[in-house]
Amino acid sequence: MSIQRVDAATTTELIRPHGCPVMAFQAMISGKYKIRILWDLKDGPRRYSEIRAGLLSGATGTREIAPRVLSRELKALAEAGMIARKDYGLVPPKVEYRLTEAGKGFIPIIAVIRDWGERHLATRPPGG
Amino acid sequence: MSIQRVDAATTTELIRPHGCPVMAFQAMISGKYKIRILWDLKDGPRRYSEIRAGLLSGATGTREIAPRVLSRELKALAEAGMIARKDYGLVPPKVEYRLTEAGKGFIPIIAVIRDWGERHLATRPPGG
DNA sequence: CGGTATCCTAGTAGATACTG
DNA sequence: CAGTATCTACTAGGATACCG
Repeated sequence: MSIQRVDAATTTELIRPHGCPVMAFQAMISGKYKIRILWDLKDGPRRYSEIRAGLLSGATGTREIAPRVLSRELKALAEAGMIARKDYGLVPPKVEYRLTEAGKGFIPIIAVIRDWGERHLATRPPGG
Repeated sequence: MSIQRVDAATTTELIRPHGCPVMAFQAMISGKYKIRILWDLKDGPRRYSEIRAGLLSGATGTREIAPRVLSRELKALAEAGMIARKDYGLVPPKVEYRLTEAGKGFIPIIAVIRDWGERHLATRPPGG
């Protein structure tokens, strides 16, 4: 059949229906930057490059984030209905991402998780 | 150097310190069954095989769960302080897992996530 | 600027066999 | 019973080059 390894990531990675809301949640946040993207957008719309810069500055490590990865996560979040993409149709391009109502409603959930995590999860300061 | 691919999963998979509580949370629940394991344990201690059976019956698909995977997730949850393992030292072996206080405190968080997910996430009934 | 196309590495889950 | 050992398939993430 010569299936040729089409870089599976690019083909499959978006479609994943889940019967359980908790599993759906887990799928929605799966990915290294999704929660941070949502959190960053809580203060208002941001452009692709601004999101990227924000992810670098608050960084987990201070590595580059591959454009491919950011692009994929933004698409998935849009697909999940958490964010909306607005293309201004300009050259050079200008595209903004902002939270949808569902996305805004998720922000308090992140806060709950953060508060609980601070209390119960062993976190180490970067370098500890 | 002949590094030989030592099955990285068996060596690395436990150690992962995170500075951010939300990232720590994400790491803690990462894995296909962790949340469901915690949820299953909310009603009391369970043995390895009982947990396994429970994961099969409520199943996402109705596949087998590899013992290797369950074992790894249980270890990770114990490492994260969410569950405790009790070995009765018998032959044939009897081992029970139960929620720690931190684990018990996580149950309401799951409920919050579930409620939010039901409202805002597109879930499809299995087969839809 | 906002991505896509390719290639690569490492980790995660499954199947199966086997052990104390 | 409660796992470990081994092998394989698939996927997420990173690096880099390039396009409209």
